[in-house]
Amino acid sequence: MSQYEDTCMIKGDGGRTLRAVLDRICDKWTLLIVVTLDQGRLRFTDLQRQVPGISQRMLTLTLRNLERDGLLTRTAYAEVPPRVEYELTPTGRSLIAPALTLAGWAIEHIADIEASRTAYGERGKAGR
Amino acid sequence: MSQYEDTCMIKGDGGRTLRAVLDRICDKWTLLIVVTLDQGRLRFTDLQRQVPGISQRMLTLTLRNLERDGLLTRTAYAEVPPRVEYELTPTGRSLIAPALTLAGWAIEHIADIEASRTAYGERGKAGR
DNA sequence: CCGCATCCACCACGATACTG
DNA sequence: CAGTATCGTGGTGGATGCGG
Repeated sequence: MSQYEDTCMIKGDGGRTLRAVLDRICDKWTLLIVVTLDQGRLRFTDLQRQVPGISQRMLTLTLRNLERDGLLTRTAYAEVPPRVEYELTPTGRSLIAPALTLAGWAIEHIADIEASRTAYGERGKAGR
Repeated sequence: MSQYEDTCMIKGDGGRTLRAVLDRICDKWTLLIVVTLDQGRLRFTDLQRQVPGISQRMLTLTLRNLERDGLLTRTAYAEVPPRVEYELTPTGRSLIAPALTLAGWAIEHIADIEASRTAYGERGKAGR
C-alpha cells in the first residue's frame, strides 16, 4: 500500500485516531509546555517565564487540560507564599519523543517552507 | 540537562522553532491530508472521501496552504469534466514519518487519556 | 467536477482586573 | 505566587450558492 504498511490502521480508520490526538494536543501551547517540562518539576511562574508569550490564562487552561488528560501532575503546597509544581507523568514524558521528532523535522525544513511561501506570495494572492 | 541533550536548540530558543512549525501544521486538517497523500496522487474528490468530516472549503484552504509551503503539487488538467490531482513533494513526504510517529503515540495512549479525562470530568468541572 | 465567494457561528486566545 | 472572572476580538471552520 505504501512505505508504511504497518500503519494502515492509522489511515484505515479515516484518520479518526490521528484526529483524536490532534484535537487534544494541537492547540497553541500544549506541546510547548510538554517539551518545557522535560526539564523536570517546574513552578507556575517558571513555566510562564520559559514559554514566552503565553498569558496567565492560557497557561492555567493548558495545564488544567494536561492534568485532566493525565499527562502531568499538579502538586500544591500549603505554604505562604503558595507554591505549585507541575511534573510530567510517564504518559506525558512519552509525548516528548514524538514532539521532538516533529520539532526536528521543523528545523530541517522550515527554511524551505519559508522560501516556498515567500515565492508563492510574491507571484499571487495572500492566504490565511 | 535532560534526556535529549542534542535538542537544546529547540527548547533553548524559548520554543520559537517548535512554535513556528506548530503554527503551520497544527491546524485541524493538515497532518491528516499529508498522511492520506502517502498513497500517492489523489484527486480532490478522493481526498474529500478519504478524510471524513472535512468540508470542501477547508479541503481547498488546506491544500492551498500546503501547496504554498511547497509540501505538495497541484496539477489541473484542462479536460471535461475537470480533473485536479495532488501529490506530495519530497519535503511533503518527509513529514509523513514524524506525523506517523505522533499517530503511533496516539494509538498507544489515547485510551489512557480518554480514561483520565472521564475520571477527571466525573469529579469536577467541564473544560474546553 | 472543481473550488471560490459569501455569510455566519463559535471558541481560542489575549488583556485586564480582582482574590486566596 | 498562583490563580479566577470577565470582557472583547479575530481566526477557524461549517453551510450554501455560484462560476469555470
